[in-house]
Amino acid sequence: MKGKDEFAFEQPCPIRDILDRIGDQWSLLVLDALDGRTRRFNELLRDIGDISKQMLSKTLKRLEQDGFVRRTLYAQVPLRVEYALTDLGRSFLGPLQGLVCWADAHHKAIVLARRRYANGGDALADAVL
Amino acid sequence: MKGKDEFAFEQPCPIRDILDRIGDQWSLLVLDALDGRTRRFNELLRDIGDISKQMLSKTLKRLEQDGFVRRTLYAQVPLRVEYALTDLGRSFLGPLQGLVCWADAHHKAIVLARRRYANGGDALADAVL
DNA sequence: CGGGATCCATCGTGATACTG
DNA sequence: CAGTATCACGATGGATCCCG
Repeated sequence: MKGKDEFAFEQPCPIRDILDRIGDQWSLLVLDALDGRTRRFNELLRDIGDISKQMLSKTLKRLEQDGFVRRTLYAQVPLRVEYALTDLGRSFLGPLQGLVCWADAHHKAIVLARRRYANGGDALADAVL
Repeated sequence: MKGKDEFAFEQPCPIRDILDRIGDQWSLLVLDALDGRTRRFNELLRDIGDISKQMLSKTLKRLEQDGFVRRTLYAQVPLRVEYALTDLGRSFLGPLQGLVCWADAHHKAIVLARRRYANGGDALADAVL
């Protein structure tokens, strides 16, 4: 009843799963960084820039668990690991793109709404009295 | 208020803004509950079920700030407040739908990937040596 | 190089009580 | 009815050290 759904039998809404993945700070950045090319751990670290090793590690592991990313280990010295999108991961980029487009198209409206609100948006919010 | 309640405008990439909204536990549920109809505070509370008053309040305020939801106050007794989607809010439901469809279509694949991973997906993950 | 383990600060969220 | 204030706790994420 707290936070996560405990109904282990049948997921009432699959969307919750997805939301958990895209909701976190980093999954989308990682997915994007892997779009079209294979990357190593430290490459991702540098590509994304402000992610910590721990979070990158956790995020990658979760994405791998869910089948979005494939991890390939080369047992050489020094160690070498490569990450790449799976078909599932790639297919996810599609609907995601819709969201990105929407964000681009309406970002100004949102910023405006915030400014209006900050300046006492009451002039708009009440009215009915 | 600890000074942390300031408005965080100016996100580098617009998608971040959106992600913050859909990332949290409740915004989408509220948006969905408001889809097509106007609702009062306590109605939303009951509709959604497992949300607390505090979180509903915060979520609504944030959605209002961002221009997704319009709050209308009727100064009668007892107090009466109605919430409704704005055009911006409604338009957001579109791209979201794409995500929901994807989730429905691929949820089984994800569950399968998790099970495989749990059973030692290593047999699949390494291979290259 | 690619992480895991640990410590710690902050945030999100629920519960409860209180206000108008 | 429609919130807000306060407290408490667990999850989240950064920093650092450590190991194969």
